[in-house]
Amino acid sequence: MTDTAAAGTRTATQTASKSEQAYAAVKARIVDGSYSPGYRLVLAKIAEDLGVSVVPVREAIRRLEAEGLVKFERNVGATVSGIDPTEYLYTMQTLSIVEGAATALSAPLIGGPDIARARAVNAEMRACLQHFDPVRFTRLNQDFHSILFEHCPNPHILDLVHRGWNRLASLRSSTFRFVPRRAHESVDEHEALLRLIEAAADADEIEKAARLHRSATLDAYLAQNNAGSHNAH
Amino acid sequence: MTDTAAAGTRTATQTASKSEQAYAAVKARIVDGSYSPGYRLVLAKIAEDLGVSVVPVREAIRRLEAEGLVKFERNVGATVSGIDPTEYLYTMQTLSIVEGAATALSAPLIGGPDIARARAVNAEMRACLQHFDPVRFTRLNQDFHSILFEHCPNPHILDLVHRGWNRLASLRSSTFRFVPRRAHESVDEHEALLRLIEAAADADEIEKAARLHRSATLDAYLAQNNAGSHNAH
DNA sequence: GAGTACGAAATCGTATACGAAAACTATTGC
DNA sequence: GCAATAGTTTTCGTATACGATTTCGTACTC
Repeated sequence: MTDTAAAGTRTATQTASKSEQAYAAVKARIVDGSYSPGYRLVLAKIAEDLGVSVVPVREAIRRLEAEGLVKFERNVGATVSGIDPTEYLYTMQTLSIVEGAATALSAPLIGGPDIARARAVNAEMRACLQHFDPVRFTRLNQDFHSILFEHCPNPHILDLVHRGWNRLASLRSSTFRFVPRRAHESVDEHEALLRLIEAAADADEIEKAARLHRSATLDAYLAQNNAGSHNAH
Repeated sequence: MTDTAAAGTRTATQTASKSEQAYAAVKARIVDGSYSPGYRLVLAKIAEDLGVSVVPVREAIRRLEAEGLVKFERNVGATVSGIDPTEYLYTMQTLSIVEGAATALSAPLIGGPDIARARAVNAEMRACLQHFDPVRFTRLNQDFHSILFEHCPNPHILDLVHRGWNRLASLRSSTFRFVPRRAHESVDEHEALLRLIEAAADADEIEKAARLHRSATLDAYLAQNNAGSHNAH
């Protein structure tokens, strides 16, 4: 029902198979948090909700399983995956790696207009911090990074980044809490990142900066939730 | 990840669902090259071959699509993906990134016995070069890297590496050609990588070495096929 | 009162069937 | 000879149906 992404909705609806429809619908509900981690996905129920039969729903769920958004167990059913903090750690770590790479690959292709757009978004983010609007902040954050990725020439990496974002979104709805102090730093890091890109810095340098940006958020999360197992990097 | 635990292994094998069976079978055929890129996957035919109905086959193929091994088109059908050299480039580039990360994350956990095992494998690889055995060489190469990854604490990254290997295997069967000179260098790089790990080098250094190792193979491939579009890194 | 066994309900897994879309082929007109 | 079109065949997409498996509740025994 709640089509968050307005992209191509009209055309898509026309051509969308029921299986696509089910896939998109369930995915959207997971990402936006309607189905939170651990939620039991009953085929028949979803099928009825969507007005289709179970076969396409089942197919959709298996696809989501392959993307890591749901966990599937034989003869038992599917649940939305990723309840524990460990999952969050793994997802963030993976995302920091692919996102760093995507940003580095994309950087040489970013033009002046993109930079300007990114700056505008970042300015809005800063504004959000003042009137405390975490929801909008998160959305803008995604926009900001999307601008940095969108020129990435390697579609596979781009795909991995998007999957990471989706996983993150699904986890975030239940485990993530907004950390204003970290958010301030985040906005500053965005600015630094843009300067690096503008200066046509070394790809390694850009990658490292992008990766650290993400890792820092992970660290902030771990510190806040004082999770004991902080091994990596 | 893999259910290595003896508990339930027998039962699991016994109860493998048809969908699971179809998934494994088709995947295996793609990876081993029986179905080469571009091959048309007709649901009914595969279903008949496997002695099951089309529903589980369809499900399996959709899962493989989500993994990137097949390309699916509405009302047309599925084909094994990845025909062109560009695809090879993207796959290798992605793999170099996730594999580099996996190796770096795994390195601190690698012990003496692992190093010894890896050295033994590498020695065998060197031997393969003398009596020119590309097939065995490729297999050993996979074994070598597997030893480096197997301690990677982040299952998501490990999963991405495995997917990359699978994609690579499916592409390789049609596009890859064995390059002895590069193979010699590869074996030397393995040795250097082991020394870095033994010396407990900086994670960044290990990651960079592992990534370059993979990138060099990509470069050799591109040089050999003198593909014009050599943009990245 | 606790634990076990049995039965009912819920849910999954897949075969079959049929409608719909695309691909292929043959025919007709120019 | 070529192109466009109509008809045929192939193949996909999904609803329905039913057997298999798990789960949950209840009654029975110790």
